[in-house]
Amino acid sequence: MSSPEPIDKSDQVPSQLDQPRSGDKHQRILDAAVQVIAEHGFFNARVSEIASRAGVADGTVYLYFKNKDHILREAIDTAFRNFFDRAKQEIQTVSSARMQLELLARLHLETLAAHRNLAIVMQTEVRQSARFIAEFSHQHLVDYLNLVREVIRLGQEQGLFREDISDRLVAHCMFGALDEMVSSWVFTGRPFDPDKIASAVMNLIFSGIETSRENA
Amino acid sequence: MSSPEPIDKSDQVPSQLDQPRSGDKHQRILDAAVQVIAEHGFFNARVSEIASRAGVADGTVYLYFKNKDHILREAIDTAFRNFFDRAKQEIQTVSSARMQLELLARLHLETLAAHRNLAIVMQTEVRQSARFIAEFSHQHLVDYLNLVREVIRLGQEQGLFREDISDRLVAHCMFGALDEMVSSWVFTGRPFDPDKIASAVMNLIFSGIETSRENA
Amino acid sequence: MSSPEPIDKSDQVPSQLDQPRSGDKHQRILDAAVQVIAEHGFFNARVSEIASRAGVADGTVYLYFKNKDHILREAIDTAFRNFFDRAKQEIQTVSSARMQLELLARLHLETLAAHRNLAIVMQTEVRQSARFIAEFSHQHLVDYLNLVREVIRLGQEQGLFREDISDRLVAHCMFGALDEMVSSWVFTGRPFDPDKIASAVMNLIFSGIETSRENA
Amino acid sequence: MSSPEPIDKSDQVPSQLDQPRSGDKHQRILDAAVQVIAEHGFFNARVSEIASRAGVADGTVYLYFKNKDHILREAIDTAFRNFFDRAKQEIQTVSSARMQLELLARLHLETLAAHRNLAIVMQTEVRQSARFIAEFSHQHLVDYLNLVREVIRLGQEQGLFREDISDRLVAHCMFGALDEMVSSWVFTGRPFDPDKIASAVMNLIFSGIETSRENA
DNA sequence: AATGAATGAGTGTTCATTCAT
DNA sequence: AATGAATGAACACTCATTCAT
Repeated sequence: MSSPEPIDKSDQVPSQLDQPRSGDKHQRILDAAVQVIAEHGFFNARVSEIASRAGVADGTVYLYFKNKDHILREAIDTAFRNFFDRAKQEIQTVSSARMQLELLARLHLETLAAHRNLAIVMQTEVRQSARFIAEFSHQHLVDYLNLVREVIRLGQEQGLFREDISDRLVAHCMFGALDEMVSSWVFTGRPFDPDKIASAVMNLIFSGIETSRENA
Repeated sequence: MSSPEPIDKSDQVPSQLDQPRSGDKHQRILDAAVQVIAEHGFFNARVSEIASRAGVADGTVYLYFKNKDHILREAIDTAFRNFFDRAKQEIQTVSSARMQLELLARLHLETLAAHRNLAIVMQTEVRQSARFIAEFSHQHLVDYLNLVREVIRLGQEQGLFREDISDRLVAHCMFGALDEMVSSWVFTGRPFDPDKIASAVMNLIFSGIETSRENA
Repeated sequence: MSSPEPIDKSDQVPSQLDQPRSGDKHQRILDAAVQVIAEHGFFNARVSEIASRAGVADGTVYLYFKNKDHILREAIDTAFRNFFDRAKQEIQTVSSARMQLELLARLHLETLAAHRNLAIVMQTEVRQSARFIAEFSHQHLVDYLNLVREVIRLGQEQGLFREDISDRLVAHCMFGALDEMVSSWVFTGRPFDPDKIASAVMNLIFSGIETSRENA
Repeated sequence: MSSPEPIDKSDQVPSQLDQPRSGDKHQRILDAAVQVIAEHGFFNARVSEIASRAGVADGTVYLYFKNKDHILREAIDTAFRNFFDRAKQEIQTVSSARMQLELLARLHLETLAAHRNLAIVMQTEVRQSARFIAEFSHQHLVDYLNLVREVIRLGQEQGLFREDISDRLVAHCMFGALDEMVSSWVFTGRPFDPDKIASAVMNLIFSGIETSRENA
């Protein structure tokens, strides 16, 4: 059930296999940026610190990124795309909507658990400033939610899920619950078992907390 | 069921009745700050814009607040405390844990729905920068979650809620789901009926999405 | 020989007996100013601190003084005038130029020794900024030096002092030497016996340091 | 007897031959700072004016100096060290304590006479604010005075100087007298022949002003 | 006379970005 | 491509001074 491939524990933005640009400086800057932003927050992250931690000169950063904003944009973009591509692939491996949702939940938590700095950036900076990063990162979220909603509608078609609850609502609740579990981990630092927590959350989503349907 | 007292639609930090400090400049600055921060984000909010929007001179801001940080701190503090005090009061009015949870959910969404700028600030700036605001605002969140957990344990004692799910997990899921509904509203601007959405979310939390218990 | 009247150890600008303006707030502000300026330097002295230490409101300071500069000006003026008036009186009591010089030296050191804060202000702020205070306080210095020069010329007429040294030079050297003794005391805080030091300095001025005239 | 090397009349902090840091911006800023501080005083000197007079951008100042304070610190440090190193060297060239003192006096006045702005800064800002610059520049003064005291003690051993006067007292008087001559020049702008004045001052220090020893 | 809340001009410093090398 | 010295716009904050009370 757990991710079959070895997860690297480094806090790097998962590298793209597609464009191995210029000696990997591109990637080194991205990694350094996630690190520094996780530590200080975007506005308090200094480009010069990102550069020095990436082992390049300040000016070099601007050969690879238009400006500071775009570093963060690209870090988020890359991470999202990697996650999303993998998510779409993995859910093909199972047919039941229920198992697909469980798989998504586990992948969601595992991905962030494996990259704590990235998780920090996601939980803090992505929300930040409605008018800045959010606008564009919002699209990723919409894509993700749409994927979940499709699975939920599939479950409804399969007769597994109630028809009287909107797929949009369920998708938001599921995402919100998972997201909050990550936030809690990020802010408290308390040990975090992504698979177990994914199961627990999905158990709640599937069955609710009431002792019996009749009580409702 | 809906909030009995008139909700002012202005985007002010809910005023404190206790300390009507120095005329109302204090409150005017707080209101202006929430407005400006909601528009630009904390780091891009200019003190001079806050001042001018509050109708005071730049220097006057510093008669009421130690520095820019403390304006946001106090806005968040005040809002949280107001919400939390009211929440504790209101749940005393009903005895069933289920109704208490519904009440909390509704109050959560109503409060933020009534103050969109405040909601924006809460959804964006509060998460921001683990090292800055988050530290102190985190305590508010803990207080809120603890209140929810108490109600859940009450429900378990009342035999209403399953005993096999940790109250901590449920509290986080409930909070996360509600929080995500607010985020969604804040980022999309789509019309938002807090009472209806609170009901829908809690319906899911209570019963889950599966068609029958047996499927689980 | 030493000052017969009791010296108050308080660090006040010696009070003027002439114009007992408005309940003594004027004097209280002057005293507070000397205190605060001695502690922080003129530029780092805050008007509000002067006011509060004088026990008056900030605005009240401006009822008595045109602005911050003028507080210092007047403090220096008053101190200088008091010293100078007394100096002119006292030297009338002796006829020998030598004794008159000794008396001036002793009065110089005693006056500042009795008012350490005033001494600090004199040694630091008066020198400060050629274009600000110095211009006007320079006149006081000229008056003082002229008095000394008169005495020296008297001594030359009396046949006590060499004719081949300019009175101007001697006056500057004497003032410079005394001034440096005060500076040394002010900066090191080492115990300071004004009468003994005045004698020692004047002994040097009178006789030089060579073992015999022939060596010269 | 006069300074053998050409004295540049520019009001620059005497350049260090050791570390020609980064082009010459470092030195240009130092020179500009001495100029501007001499004109306006330290507190009224604007960093932006120093920068523009040095022909660099405001920010560039902070590449070479930690902050405004440190510009002045370094200017004073450099000037003092240059003077002091040269002083120690030059007095080795003569053996008599009397000639050594004369040499020190001449060097003292020549050095400042050659750099009027530096002299202004030394006479005004160095004294200033016991708590700021003074603390550290005081050490330079102590070093200088100790050098003088050693020479005086040498003179006493050589039988040239009276044993009944403390070397400390003489050193302070000599320094005070020279210092006052510089102050007088700086504040009045009257023409200034350093060698002649050094001689005159030392003549007084050596022989005193009395017509004969017997009068004492 | 006295107050002290309010003002707003003024500036040291930072840091994203550029560009000559 | 890479550098890193240089830039200069931008801004939080202070505090001398005013003035309505």
